[in-house]
Amino acid sequence: MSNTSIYTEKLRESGLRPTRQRLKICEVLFSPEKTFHFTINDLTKMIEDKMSEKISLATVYNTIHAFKKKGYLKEISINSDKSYFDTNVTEHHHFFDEDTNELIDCSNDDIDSVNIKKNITGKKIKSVEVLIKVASDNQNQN
Amino acid sequence: MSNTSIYTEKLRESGLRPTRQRLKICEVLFSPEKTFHFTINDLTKMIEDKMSEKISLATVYNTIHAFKKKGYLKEISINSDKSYFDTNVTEHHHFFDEDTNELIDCSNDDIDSVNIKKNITGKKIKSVEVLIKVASDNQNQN
DNA sequence: CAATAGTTTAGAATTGTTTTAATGTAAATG
DNA sequence: CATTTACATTAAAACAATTCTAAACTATTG
Ligand SMILES: [Mn+2]
Ligand SMILES: [Mn+2]
Ligand SMILES: [Zn+2]
Ligand SMILES: [Zn+2]
Repeated sequence: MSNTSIYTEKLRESGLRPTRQRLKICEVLFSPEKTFHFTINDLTKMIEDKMSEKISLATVYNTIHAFKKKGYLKEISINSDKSYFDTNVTEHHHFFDEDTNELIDCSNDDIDSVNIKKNITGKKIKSVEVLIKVASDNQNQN
Repeated sequence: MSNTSIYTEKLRESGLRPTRQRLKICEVLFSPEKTFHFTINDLTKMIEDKMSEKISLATVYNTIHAFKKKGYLKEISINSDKSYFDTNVTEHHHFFDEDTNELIDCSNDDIDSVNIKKNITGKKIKSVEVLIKVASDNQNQN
């Protein structure tokens, strides 16, 4: 059950020492078999509720940013209210459920690969991601 | 040059009376031949600089939200710092230039239409939009 | 002309995020 | 091991975008 050495390695790679608080963050982020999406608030709640570890917001932000910079996390922008992060760091597409505000990975089998015919001159394509907004059938979509 | 009746109509359709301030907003948004992308800050500056009309931020926000709700404007989320709005309300794709932070419409000729093979059960697809992040060739992309 | 409904505004409040500065802890040095 | 130095945690302050409030203003209606 203890992946501590893996977490320690990830922290070191991100330029951070493996402290108690940071290892708790790693446990929440990297121990589930499935990848998931979260907000900073979600994550802080998980650490304080499930792990009964008091943690400062500043520490959460610092650690998440270091992981993002290193590529262990991705940031997804859906709306301007708050930032969503993704433990699935591969290039992939998303469904966004407007009823529940839920972000769901779109398997590569569910979508044909996107073909860009013309790019901006002098620029290199860094990523191509599709966002599919969905809602229940009978719903006004403002 | 005066499209005032068109603006008045748009405002009425959005549930707003055509006041001086709101007509200035319309002039900036809907008189250019080309559609464009803007932030609330951009828009406020344009109104105060180019139109020499003092306007309250609250009025700008209110009016923009009413237009968005009615479908006369679209909101585009690129990052969580601030909201971008788009006077092009058709479903379309974007290039985002990470060097300049510029948002550029992707013509439908430049991209093959995206084919979703499997959708979330019980949900209807409201929009499918592609975001292509680009940057100059020699550039670190954290 | 009232009375009423809607509008503008400055500023306050709120929210998500970042920064600060003090205190705490671990690693390195000798 | 004692000391020094580097890094970490934290609460609270600062900040920036956005929303809300409440008072003054304007237009519309009866
Ligand atoms: Mn929003
Ligand atoms: Mn913000
Ligand atoms: Zn994802
Ligand atoms: Zn656009």
